[in-house]
Amino acid sequence: MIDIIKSAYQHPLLSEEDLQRIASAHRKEEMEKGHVLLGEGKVANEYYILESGLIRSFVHDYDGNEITTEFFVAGEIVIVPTSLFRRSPSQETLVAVTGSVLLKIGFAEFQELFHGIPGFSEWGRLWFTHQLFAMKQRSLDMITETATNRYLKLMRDKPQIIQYVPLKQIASFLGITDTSLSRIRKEIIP
Amino acid sequence: MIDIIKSAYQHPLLSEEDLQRIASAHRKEEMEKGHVLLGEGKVANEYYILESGLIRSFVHDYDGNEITTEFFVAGEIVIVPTSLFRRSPSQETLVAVTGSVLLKIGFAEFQELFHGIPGFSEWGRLWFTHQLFAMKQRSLDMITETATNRYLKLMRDKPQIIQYVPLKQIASFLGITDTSLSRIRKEIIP
DNA sequence: GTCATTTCTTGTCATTTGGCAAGACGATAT
DNA sequence: ATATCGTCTTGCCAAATGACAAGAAATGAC
Repeated sequence: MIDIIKSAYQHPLLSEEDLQRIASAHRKEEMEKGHVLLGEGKVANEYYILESGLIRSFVHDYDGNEITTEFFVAGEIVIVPTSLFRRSPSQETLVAVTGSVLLKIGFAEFQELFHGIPGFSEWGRLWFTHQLFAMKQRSLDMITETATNRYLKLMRDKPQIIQYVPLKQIASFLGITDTSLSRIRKEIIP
Repeated sequence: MIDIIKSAYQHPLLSEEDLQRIASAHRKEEMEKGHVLLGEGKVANEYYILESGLIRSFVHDYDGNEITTEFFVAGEIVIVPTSLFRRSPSQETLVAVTGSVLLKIGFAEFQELFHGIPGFSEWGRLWFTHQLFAMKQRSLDMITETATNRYLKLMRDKPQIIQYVPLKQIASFLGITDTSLSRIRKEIIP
């Protein structure tokens, strides 16, 4: 478990002791495919490090269709920041696409670490910075890249997804219909 | 100046003294239309609170076209987080659309406040949370909303922009061509 | 194994948007 | 006043994508 912790919380200011303390604030949790980690309208009280498996988050649009907002793969932080940090009801639902193993940490425990370990708050700020960058890049890609390229990028970055996730859910993440995605795949593969 | 500071750094944990200390870390700076606050490839060493005026950020796509990534209006934090916090060259350029007045704070001064004032680091985390939410919303809008609706939203949220910014720059922010935007405006206005 | 359900593909046609180019309009400099 | 430059609009046609529907394939329940 400590290995996963070390790879997730990488920062020069974090000592071995810091990491031990951080690790002991986490609890291992396993769940089967389909389990809902956070339901729409609930307030998040924890976040997770994904040790193995695949997690998906989605929202509903005005017509009630599911729009996939994120795929979380092993090593990533599984979190709905707005709900956790503003203590507000989540618009997003978190659900396990496959059986998964996660390390869970509660909000209170996180707070303690954030204010008690300078390296941890630095890590936190860098994590946010990275997330912001990734989200901005995603917006930019929606503008500058064709649907085909967005699909190719996703395949390159998170190939696991193609294996386990229905086309429709991938399509909504890419901003197209499953029909279009089907045609795009036809163009690409041969 | 203290008023702007107070409205920008709102958090229950921040006392009057804290705000005074924060305020004194800022310096007022005025600049004329067209001034570049941060050039592509430079490392940001500060961020700003926009007191009045309008700032735009943009990147270049693979063809060298400018893509507007953000419009900053009065009261907002003008910043390129990745460059400032990772001390890395900025992909984005910050430029004044109109003459502007800003409150500037350096990276070192920010660091001191961030680690010296608990309420300030809490404020920082909430700011990041809000930014993340806004960026995610933007991605979602690019997927779920029509170009027309995206334009209407922008008009509603930041009407100042329409007045000062060329159509082409607004169009690239919305992910369409200036031609399309021109047609959309034609549909809307009458 | 069989049935039912979901997922994926494919066809047809409509809509949106882009690429390109011409012309109108407006601001500014001389 | 004229010339010039950037901005905005508009027309024409092409490309990408969506909506809808039918059928094939895969998956899961019993």
